[in-house]
Amino acid sequence: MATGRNHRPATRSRGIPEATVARLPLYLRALTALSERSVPTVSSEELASAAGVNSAKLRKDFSYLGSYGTRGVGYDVEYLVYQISRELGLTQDWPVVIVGIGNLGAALANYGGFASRGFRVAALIDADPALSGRQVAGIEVRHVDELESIIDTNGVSIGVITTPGGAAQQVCDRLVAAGVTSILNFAPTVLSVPDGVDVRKVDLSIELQILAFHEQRKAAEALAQEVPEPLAAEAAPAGSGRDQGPDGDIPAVMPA
Amino acid sequence: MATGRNHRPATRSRGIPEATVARLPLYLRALTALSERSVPTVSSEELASAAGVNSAKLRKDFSYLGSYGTRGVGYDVEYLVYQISRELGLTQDWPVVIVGIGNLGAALANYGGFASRGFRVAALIDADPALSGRQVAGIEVRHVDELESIIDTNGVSIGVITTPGGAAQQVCDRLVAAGVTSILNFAPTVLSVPDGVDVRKVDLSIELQILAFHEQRKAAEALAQEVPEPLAAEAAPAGSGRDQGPDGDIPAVMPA
DNA sequence: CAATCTTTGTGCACGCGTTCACAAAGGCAT
DNA sequence: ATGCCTTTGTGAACGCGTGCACAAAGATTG
Repeated sequence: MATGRNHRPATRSRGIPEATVARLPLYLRALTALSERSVPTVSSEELASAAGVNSAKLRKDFSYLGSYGTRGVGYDVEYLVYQISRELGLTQDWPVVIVGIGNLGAALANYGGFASRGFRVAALIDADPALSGRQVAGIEVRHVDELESIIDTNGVSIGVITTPGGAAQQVCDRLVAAGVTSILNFAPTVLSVPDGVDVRKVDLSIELQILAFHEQRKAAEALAQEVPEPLAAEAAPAGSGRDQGPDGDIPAVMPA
Repeated sequence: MATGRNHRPATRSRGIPEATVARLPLYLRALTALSERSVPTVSSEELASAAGVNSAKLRKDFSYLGSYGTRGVGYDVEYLVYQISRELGLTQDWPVVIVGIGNLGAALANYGGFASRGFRVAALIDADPALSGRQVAGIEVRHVDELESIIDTNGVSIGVITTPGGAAQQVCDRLVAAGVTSILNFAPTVLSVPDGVDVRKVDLSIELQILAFHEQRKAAEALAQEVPEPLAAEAAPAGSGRDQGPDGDIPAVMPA
């Protein structure tokens, strides 16, 4: 089963590492803020701090784009904004469709950050006939039957899936068949797509679970701080009864 | 400036690599589906395919948790569900607050995946007095003035920020001061937090920009396929006029 | 013009994450 | 009990990403 190009083994797209690509939007945001304040130039140190990264990393990232800085001075803000925008493909118009106009779909439709960067919501699509014709964020909701024609007419290559998990793969298949080659998936499902199609996943539940893991670990550490661990971990306090793990959790039943 | 524990230099929390932790929720989801279908055991190959990862990777991931499989048979589904849940800290209750009840905040409040895994929305908080007292997803919206008391009363350690970018850092500071040590940030801002506080960022705009980058590259590749590149890249077709880059974009003004 | 100072661009080393490939382990049939 | 077959668990190699530290480059000052 091909899971598409998500998490590709770091294929350097035109020599630019994936990790760098992921940071470019961050730099762009910081630079845009500087641009609005009419700041002419910025040093790697300043910009890195604004973007929340290491300055050496930032310089290395920029070095993949070319030598756009001036030693002893820094980077020209306007010029860099343009170069990064161009590299990311934001100088052109990207029509996108949002499929699944529930709470989340509506939230995204209303999200201002969309339009500001070359992304245009070409259509909102939902399977519920009751929604068809309704306006959301000033855009009419169309029925999913029209999906293929909408994509074809508008030349859409990016699709956003905000349907329930059960419908996601089906919607995905239709999007891909209709010509979409990049998908942003908010549904809690592993999408299977043919080669050449990019999928990026945004999963609230997973993020929370990762936070919970670290939260639990922090709590355990804080506890260990109060009651310093007896050096011999294996030598349990005599007569403590049950053999319990370092988490203070009773061992579960073993598999049959 | 401390940007907290986000992107920590791979501090192996109790020996479990960060990359593995990020995949555990994926395995857990696949396993839960199997459990609901009453499947007793599963091989690493099957489970890996369901989770969309390599089977070797899955086995190595599980090896960090312990030897929970049976050679020649596979893994006991129920047992593994329990072990991963416990490892992720999902066997306990995690009260969370959502700050910023706009479209996105409301969408998250309505999201079912929350409650199913030990996460409980303790409160919805917004700065708009007009919203106070309103019900969203069956939960009353409280004014941001009450933030500290809500966190204290409910023992909240996880906060979700869905405010506009401008308010995010301020909200973050108050959350942290009140005792929150894990933050899920949906606002398009780089949050600055003290050491010991975890921040995870979900940024729609960034995801779209990354997709646009790859989309642009795919388009460029498709073009190169049609018109195979003349071997000497520097030797432009004579009389082609403007010196234009490989992206078909006119070069911008150089910095002064 | 020369000296100094600032800041970029990058060579290098190190560590994490991924993948291969296989030995060890357990079930199962005979 | 013995041998075969399946699947796990992991040692080892490799590649990407990160960060240090410094040389090169340009501005600036005297």
